Amino acid sequence: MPVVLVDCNNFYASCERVFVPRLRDKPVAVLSNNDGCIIARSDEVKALNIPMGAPYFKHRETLDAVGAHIFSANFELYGDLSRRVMHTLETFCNQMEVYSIDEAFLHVPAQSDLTQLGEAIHQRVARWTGIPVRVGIGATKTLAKAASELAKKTKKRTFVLDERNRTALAQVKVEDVWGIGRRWGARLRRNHITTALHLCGLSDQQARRYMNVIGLRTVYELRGTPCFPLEAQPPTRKSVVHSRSFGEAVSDPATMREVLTTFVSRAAMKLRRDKLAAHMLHVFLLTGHRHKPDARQDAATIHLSQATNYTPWLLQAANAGLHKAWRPNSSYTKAGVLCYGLVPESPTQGHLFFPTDPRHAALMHTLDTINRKAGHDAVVFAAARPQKKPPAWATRCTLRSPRYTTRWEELPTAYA
DNA sequence: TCTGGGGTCCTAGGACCC
DNA sequence: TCTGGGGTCCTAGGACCC
Repeated sequence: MPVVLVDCNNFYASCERVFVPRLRDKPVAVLSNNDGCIIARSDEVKALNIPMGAPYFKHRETLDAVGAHIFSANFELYGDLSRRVMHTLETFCNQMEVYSIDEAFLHVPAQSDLTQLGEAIHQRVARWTGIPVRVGIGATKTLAKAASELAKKTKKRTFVLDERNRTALAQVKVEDVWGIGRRWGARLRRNHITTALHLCGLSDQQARRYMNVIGLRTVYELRGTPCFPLEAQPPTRKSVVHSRSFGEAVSDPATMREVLTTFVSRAAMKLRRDKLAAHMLHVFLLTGHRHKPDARQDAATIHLSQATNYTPWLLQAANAGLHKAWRPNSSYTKAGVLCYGLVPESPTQGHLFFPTDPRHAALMHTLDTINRKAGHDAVVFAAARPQKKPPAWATRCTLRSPRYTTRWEELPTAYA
């Protein structure tokens, strides 16, 4: 059964274009949180040789010079459009794995004209959502990924990779193979393995020597032997993280407590959404900048006596963690909370000394319902209430477009 | 001056147990 | 002087993905 990979082109940039059609052939770039890095580029921006993940400040002049349209990340919009794309894709298959916000693997029945199928997918998604997609088809996930890469290279909307054109793998650079990153790519390159076709020809021993078992599985997949099954059910997650870089450094514990209250509230909401409870909460505080040598991490892990997703208990743990991790005279630029040791929220093992109160779950349910309808900050814990609004530590995102599809007050306006 | 956020898996080494 | 073998669990670090 062939594997079909559907990949949205320049997804975030394409989302911005859906509601501002005049940007269709203009350079568009989307920035990461805090407006730090460039995380999505339209073809026009790619043509300027601005790499993915490049710091914005280094390329600002180049972008300004061509009149590029720059956006702060608007994940609420991207998430909603992604959902619409995925619903459209469901109409083509019985089994689908939503692999990321902009990609899905589909299992389709064997059929004579796969190119035509790719074209049909492209057209329906474009018509129903306004998002352009690319389709790669192969015998395994890794081959479907390679096919998608070849589609990009040959400027086709669909690329079918099979026995007959297997040698096209010579056009795929080794570090562009799914599962081969920069490090392994460089290592393979030093040993004269520069394309996907070379990788295919490695012996198992060689593959194992240059990489690890995951690398070996990648080689098998390139040969046409499936090792990575389609995961229609998302596996239960093992951790939930909420972290942010600050717009302005935080150097007093009271403000950090306000920060962590917000972060824990978000993480707890994610836990409840997935019906999970955490046994452990890890608090981490970072000083300096990632790319500077003096960066330091202060952290603490709190073990909870009972797995929970009840925000007040997690807040208690976070405060204890803050107390342990905080080092005086520090100036923190980023912080986060990590919940792990996750178990299903019910049935939770009862605790002899802290019996659960059924009203807790009801309270959290009410809180989540309100915040889902009215926005994350509609109801917050008092400790999260900032002195100033927005607080100085808030993430910078001055260029964010309206959340057209998820907020009533931000609906697009049409003029006749 | 300014460099994101959220995940997974593998491996090696240390602690600990019998 | 001579000091085993097998197992588990945890952690940190490194690799990868989008």
